[in-house]
Amino acid sequence: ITSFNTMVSAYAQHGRIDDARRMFEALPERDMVSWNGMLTAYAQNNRLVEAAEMFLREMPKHDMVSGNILLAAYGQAGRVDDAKRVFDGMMEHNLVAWNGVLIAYAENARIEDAKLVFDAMPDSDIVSWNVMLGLYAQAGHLEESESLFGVMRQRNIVSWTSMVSGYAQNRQLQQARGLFLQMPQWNVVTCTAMLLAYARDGHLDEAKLVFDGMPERDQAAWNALLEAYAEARHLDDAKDLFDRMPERN
RNA sequence: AUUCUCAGCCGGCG
Repeated sequence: ITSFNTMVSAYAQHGRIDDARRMFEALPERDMVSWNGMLTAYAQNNRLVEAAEMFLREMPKHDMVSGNILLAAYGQAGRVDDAKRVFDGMMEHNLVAWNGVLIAYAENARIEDAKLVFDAMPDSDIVSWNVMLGLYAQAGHLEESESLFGVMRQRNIVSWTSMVSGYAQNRQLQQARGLFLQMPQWNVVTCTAMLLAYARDGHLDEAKLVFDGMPERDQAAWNALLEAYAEARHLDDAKDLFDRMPERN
């Protein structure tokens, strides 16, 4: 059964829902992992109707993971109120469920509601804090994110990157730079955020330096620099970069 | 890696 479940998720990850479903149908018996795996297959491939249908009508029972899957799916689709309804219908809530509603509000820029949830949560972890921090930063409430960042018990690379990215979005290049240089580690995501901060401010040379110093480069990193060149009409640089891209899209 | 939550670019869909 574990092998079947593995196959269901594997298909789902590649967007092959119908194959996932066939595998699911072929299961001699189904446990919660099978059901939740199939539910995830729908949820993560934007098949909300099927997901809801499965959750409400097909599943013999739900556990906390099932609710969390549907909740997150509604949140990502911008259907915050449906997400909240799922949350309210759950028998019990673990931290993932709480973070799930929090994220649903955050993704849809419902600052007040997010804050209410954040304050009401029985426990919070670094994910909860990062979500609030990121929400404030994206909304341009940098003072709020700075103060959260300042009082957090721990910070991870996501916390740092959210701040850098918030500064970048709000055109605070020097703040972004200062924080970037203080970071304990960098990864490709952090560097792309910083690259973009430079680029948005017209510092293409600095953006290029960040790019060259990156530990590894993924498609997003290449695209970011390419876009920056294109935007600034550095077409020769853009062309050179384009020709050096390992994979084009 | 059998199922759920957080950060970066572009595009698609609504």
